[in-house]
Amino acid sequence: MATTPKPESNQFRNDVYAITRLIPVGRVSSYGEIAESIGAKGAARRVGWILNGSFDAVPTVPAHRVVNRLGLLTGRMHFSENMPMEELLRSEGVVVEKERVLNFEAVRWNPMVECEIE
DNA sequence: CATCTGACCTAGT
DNA sequence: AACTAGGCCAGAT
Repeated sequence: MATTPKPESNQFRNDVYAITRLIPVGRVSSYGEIAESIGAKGAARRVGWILNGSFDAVPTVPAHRVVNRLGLLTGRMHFSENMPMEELLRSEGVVVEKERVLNFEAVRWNPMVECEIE
């Protein structure tokens, strides 16, 4: 039942989840790039909000691989205390130092460039 | 119903 | 170069 999902929002959310799940292990992406890749340039904020509901999404969405443009783990406060973003990223081979991803440019993953989604 | 905030980014001054 | 303002849109108060 239902749920009366709003088609547009649902679409947007679906795209965000899809892109986020496409991020390879050991790589990270940024909200703005994801937003832009789904055709919502400037809607980076929405992406963050959508990812906030990604915890309930199935399969699991690697939201920890999504950071802001500066490589800062801005969303770390929203993760479980038992599973902090830094820990998850480190376990995947990403070096994190104080809320920031080192070599961010190197581990950065562009949805449109790498996957050419259009 | 009005107002503000929010896992952000770009552009203008 | 630093700061301000605007944009995106939906949830929360």
